[in-house]
Amino acid sequence: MFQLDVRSRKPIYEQLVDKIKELIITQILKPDEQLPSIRMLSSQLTVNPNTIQRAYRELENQGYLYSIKGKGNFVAAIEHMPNEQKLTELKAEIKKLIAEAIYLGLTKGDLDVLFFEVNHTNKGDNSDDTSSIRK
Amino acid sequence: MFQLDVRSRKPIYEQLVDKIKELIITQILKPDEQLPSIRMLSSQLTVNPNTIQRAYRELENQGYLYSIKGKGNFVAAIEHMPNEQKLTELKAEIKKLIAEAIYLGLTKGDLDVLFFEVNHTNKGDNSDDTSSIRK
Amino acid sequence: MFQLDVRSRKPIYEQLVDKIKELIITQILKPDEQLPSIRMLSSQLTVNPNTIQRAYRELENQGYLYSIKGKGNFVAAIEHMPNEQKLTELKAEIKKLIAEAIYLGLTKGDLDVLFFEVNHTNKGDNSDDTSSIRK
Amino acid sequence: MFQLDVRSRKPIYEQLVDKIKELIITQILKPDEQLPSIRMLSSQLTVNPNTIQRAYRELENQGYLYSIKGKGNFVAAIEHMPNEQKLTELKAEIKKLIAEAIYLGLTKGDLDVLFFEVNHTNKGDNSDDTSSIRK
DNA sequence: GTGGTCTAGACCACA
DNA sequence: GTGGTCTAGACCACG
Repeated sequence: MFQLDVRSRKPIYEQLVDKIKELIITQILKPDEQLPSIRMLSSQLTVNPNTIQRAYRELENQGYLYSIKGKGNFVAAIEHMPNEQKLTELKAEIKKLIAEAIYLGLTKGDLDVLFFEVNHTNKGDNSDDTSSIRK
Repeated sequence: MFQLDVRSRKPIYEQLVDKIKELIITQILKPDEQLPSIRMLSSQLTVNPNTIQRAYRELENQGYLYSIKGKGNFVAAIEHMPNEQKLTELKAEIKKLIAEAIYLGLTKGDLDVLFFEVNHTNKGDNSDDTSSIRK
Repeated sequence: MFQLDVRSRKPIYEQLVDKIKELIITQILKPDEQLPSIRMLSSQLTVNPNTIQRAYRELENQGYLYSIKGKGNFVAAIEHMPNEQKLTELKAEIKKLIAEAIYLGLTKGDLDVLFFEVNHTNKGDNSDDTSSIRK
Repeated sequence: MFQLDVRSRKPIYEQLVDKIKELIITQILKPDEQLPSIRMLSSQLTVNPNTIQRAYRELENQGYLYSIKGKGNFVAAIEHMPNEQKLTELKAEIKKLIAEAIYLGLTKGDLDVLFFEVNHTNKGDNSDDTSSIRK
């Protein structure tokens, strides 16, 4: 299900957070859908249960999941997310990265392409059209 | 010269890397210009010299600086940078962040504004055409 | 009858305890009144019977209910409650929370409003003088 | 320094969170003051370092602390706290508890006393007057 | 020295 | 069965 790089500088739990966040953002995981149990993922990925739990807890703190003792972890609806401040941070980060990319030679055309791809990969809130570029 | 936030989760050396990178990108620091010595920065910022050195080393690894033993650290020219791979990474990262921002409610209009700001900021400083720095 | 929030961190049995306690406190459930049977509540709320039982047991331990084998669960009269110690605990807890709220910026005015609301809500329902229920 | 009850239903890390929060609220711990290191507390309380860290991390998430790798954990200034939503929750909780206390026999006089104590224990932001009831 | 991550494995609470 | 807590102990990153 996931590809983890244990030798990476990025902690395993963070890699997990990113992967799962991506699945939620691209709506591959729908709101209220159940995630694999900690123990299942743990054995599938041969990663300690505590590490999986750490990732799930982090996603819960960020508002992407909710957890029910005895039942499992579930995808949170977007409404339950504290997104104002987060958005401001994200915009600043994006601007920084684009500035760096331009310095390294990103052309206006490249940016347009990138911009176009994003619009068509992630098409609003409730698309029947899941013709996404990502598999 | 710099504003460091000791409270931030981001390590100090990383904050330094980001700040210096920003000065280079916005061309406040020009190619082949000399950076302040480790000792000077260290005492100015009241930061451990090791930490400054760590930041300089990191920037050198990323191709933003080159160092000459006994003389100091200098801004690298863009031509000397390994930017193909870096650019690919950056584009992927930017796309990921924009996708996340859209999920959190960023509108098309917001994106246009952000896009405009980036173009405007970078054009103003150094060139009237960023579309052909490379290839 | 009840609204349970499955997404809450709070276990379902605890949510049940709180709701029922509230009904007793606001005297919507009167002393010696019978509560719905475990099976009924269970099927109405689509909650595991064990969970309902757990809540009833908890309320019995706290003195809010008494149960008669083969007949059901009933609201306990206030006289039968061990409230001295409980009151002391509650007062300590309330003081702690108010102190925290003040630290987070609660003003004296806010407190007065809150104070007023409590008095008003409780007076309206059952008595014109709450100052002498006990001792 | 702290009194922990390992047999309590309340997890150790939560007991720690509560104790430390209290020290911060009563301003016994001042902003930017350093907390005991994880390992020191760990050995003093004969509690596993991970458990202490869990408590510190929780306090950081709630905005009461900030942590610097390699340096330690520090008390956060109040300005850095997300207190709007928190305050609303606290007020609701306080009202609930007062209602319960009144049901159990809390008199108006008791409430006045309690109210008075709080005001004089926690006297605004910057008191020279530390004549607090709490030791 | 500090905090951060991860593992192996135990035991408890909830549904 | 699920998640939550805790321990013992190892190793890494930071300053």
